[in-house]
Amino acid sequence: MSHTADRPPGPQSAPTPGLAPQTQEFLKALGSPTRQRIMMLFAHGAEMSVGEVAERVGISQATASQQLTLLRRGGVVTSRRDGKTVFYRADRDGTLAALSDLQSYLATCC
Amino acid sequence: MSHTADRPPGPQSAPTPGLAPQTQEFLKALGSPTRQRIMMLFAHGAEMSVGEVAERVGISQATASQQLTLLRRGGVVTSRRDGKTVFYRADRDGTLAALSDLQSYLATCC
DNA sequence: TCATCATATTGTCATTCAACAAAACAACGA
DNA sequence: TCGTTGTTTTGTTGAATGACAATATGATGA
Repeated sequence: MSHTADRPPGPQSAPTPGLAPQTQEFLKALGSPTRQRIMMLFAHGAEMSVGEVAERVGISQATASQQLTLLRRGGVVTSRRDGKTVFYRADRDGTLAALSDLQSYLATCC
Repeated sequence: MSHTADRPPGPQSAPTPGLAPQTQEFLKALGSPTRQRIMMLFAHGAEMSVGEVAERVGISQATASQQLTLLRRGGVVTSRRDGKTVFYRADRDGTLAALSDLQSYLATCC
């Protein structure tokens, strides 16, 4: 039967009993090798400007700004402005929240 | 140009081991909404065939097979063959290992 | 105000990715 | 053996992503 065509355009909007949307963003943010490399720079609580991140990772300033925005959206880093410079650092609360959510999900399947 | 490069990794080669390659694969595997949805199916220790995953998520059987392969590569699920059918389920060890690695990294920056 | 520095945004292009259909592969039963 | 069933692999295509240069925005100091 070729009645397969009736695909509901709107997904049944699963109640998502699993991961919170914020956690999904977190995973997506860390799913990129470049962003993983950026994240490594913030170990030991280091605080860094956009330009410094760009230089250390070896990407353009514009790209660094973009990727840092994605990381911030995922709750991985926070930013602080001091004059013309914007400093980024690891977001302790956001990260731990995502980790916690991830763990609680894993508790239901492992 | 025989020189190592104009890429000084930093005078202080960070003793930070960073994330294990396996953990990076883990994050990449979970960085996709579709794969996140697939993973939700395996809550409560459920075991499912490729065809059943395809049907529940609403993707073709071939796509399901591909995505499940990526999830397995990331240590998120394991597979078991029973006759013609291949059953997938959450990989407890792989997942906990990645989680542990992630946590230990986060301990260095948060 | 203007000039300058640091960051953010815009526009564009090359690469990657997710999805499908079709074909190949694997395991069983008749 | 052959045919059937379930899974994997192989192209292929449209969409998303990552990167850059160029430009715009914001902040400070002369």
